[in-house]
Amino acid sequence: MTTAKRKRVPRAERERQMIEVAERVFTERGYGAASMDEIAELVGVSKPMLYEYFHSKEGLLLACIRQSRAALREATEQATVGAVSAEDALRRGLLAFFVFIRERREAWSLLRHEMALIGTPAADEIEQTRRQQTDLIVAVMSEYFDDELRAEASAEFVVGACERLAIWCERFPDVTPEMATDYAMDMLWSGLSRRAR
Amino acid sequence: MTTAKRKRVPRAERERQMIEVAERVFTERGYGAASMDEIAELVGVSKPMLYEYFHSKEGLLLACIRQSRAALREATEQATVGAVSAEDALRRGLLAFFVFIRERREAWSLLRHEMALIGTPAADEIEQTRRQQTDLIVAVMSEYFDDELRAEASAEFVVGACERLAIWCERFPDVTPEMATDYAMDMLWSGLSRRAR
DNA sequence: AAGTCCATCCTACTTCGAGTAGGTTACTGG
DNA sequence: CCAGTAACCTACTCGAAGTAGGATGGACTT
Repeated sequence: MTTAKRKRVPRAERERQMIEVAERVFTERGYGAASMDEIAELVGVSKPMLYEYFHSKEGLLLACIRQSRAALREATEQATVGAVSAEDALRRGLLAFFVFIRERREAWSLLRHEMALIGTPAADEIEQTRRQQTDLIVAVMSEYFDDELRAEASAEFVVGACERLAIWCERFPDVTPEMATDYAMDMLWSGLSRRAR
Repeated sequence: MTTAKRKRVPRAERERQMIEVAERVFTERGYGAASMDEIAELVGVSKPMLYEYFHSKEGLLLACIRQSRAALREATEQATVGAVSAEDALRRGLLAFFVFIRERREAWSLLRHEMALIGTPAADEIEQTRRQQTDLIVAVMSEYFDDELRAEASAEFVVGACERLAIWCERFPDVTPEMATDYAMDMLWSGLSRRAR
């Protein structure tokens, strides 16, 4: 698969291989059921190497999550570059998000696992990676809010809402990213007042 | 503590004791770091009893989660009984939710752990317990939506948004349940359009 | 009052996986 | 060709999930 014979490989590349395999295994088996032995074997390396490079199972998951978050952030940020207004930026960002979770299944599945680290030493790190996402939204939201605290709260609100909506979408393959964006944008922009009888 | 000497106790009550202790231990240590041995010891019983009654560690967590979800559902449902409109019901439900997570720390902390079961056989059960929450919201939302799918999506949207907002609130003890409700209700009801320049 | 039956409960394992100690070999630069 | 180091390994320990198989309190019968 990888290369024919077990050869020596520089650290940077091994790390990439390890993360790639780990991402797959964590996604397939779930964090708890995944074993470091299995990951090591699939990489074609012995277990202590994993510990050498990531010091713990949590550390390995964290590395995977970091990468996936970075990819997500990259995708959503790129999407907003040509936006003509805050509303437009929001819509584009949402669409990019829903496209991402549809196309990059493993990455998204991994991000859903981050809650498995609650209560562990890695929890702070996780919050840090989430910040990447909320900061992006805060930047857009501050267009609408003078109150700093309220802007932050609203950003969390949006992120949580969309994550949950994304999970819901997985049960309905017919719901396109465009539809999801529409649902979300309609709620965020117009609110419920417009629908009141 | 419980009663002086290790006496025989009927199953129903033992289960209650076990869940009570487990809730505390899972919350304090986190799911992964909690040990069945420790829980058994704190209950004052041997480990096989836990397995007799809950068959696995996951099963025990699931039982705890079910109970906490039931309490949350009860609290939010009760809150909406005297509502004069859907808008009012929504606001009351939100307030009850934010009060709940402030007052019943362990229960809420436990619910945050449910993601730890993603990818395990218990995942379906978990989705089931979430339904209790979303169904309640769907009932309120259907006031606003003709489209059934959209109503469900919006309910998920609301639940996700509020859960995330609740997690955020934990970092700011000064943010009262009333403020959180206001933040959420403002977004949900008025939307962002009202704030556009 | 003694015997039967079962729900409650226990001790003493097995198994499996996270994490580690300590050594070995390939490549790299002089 | 000889360091020296970066990549790598075998062979463990240790702790926690889960189990086998048996013991015992006590309720109910006769």
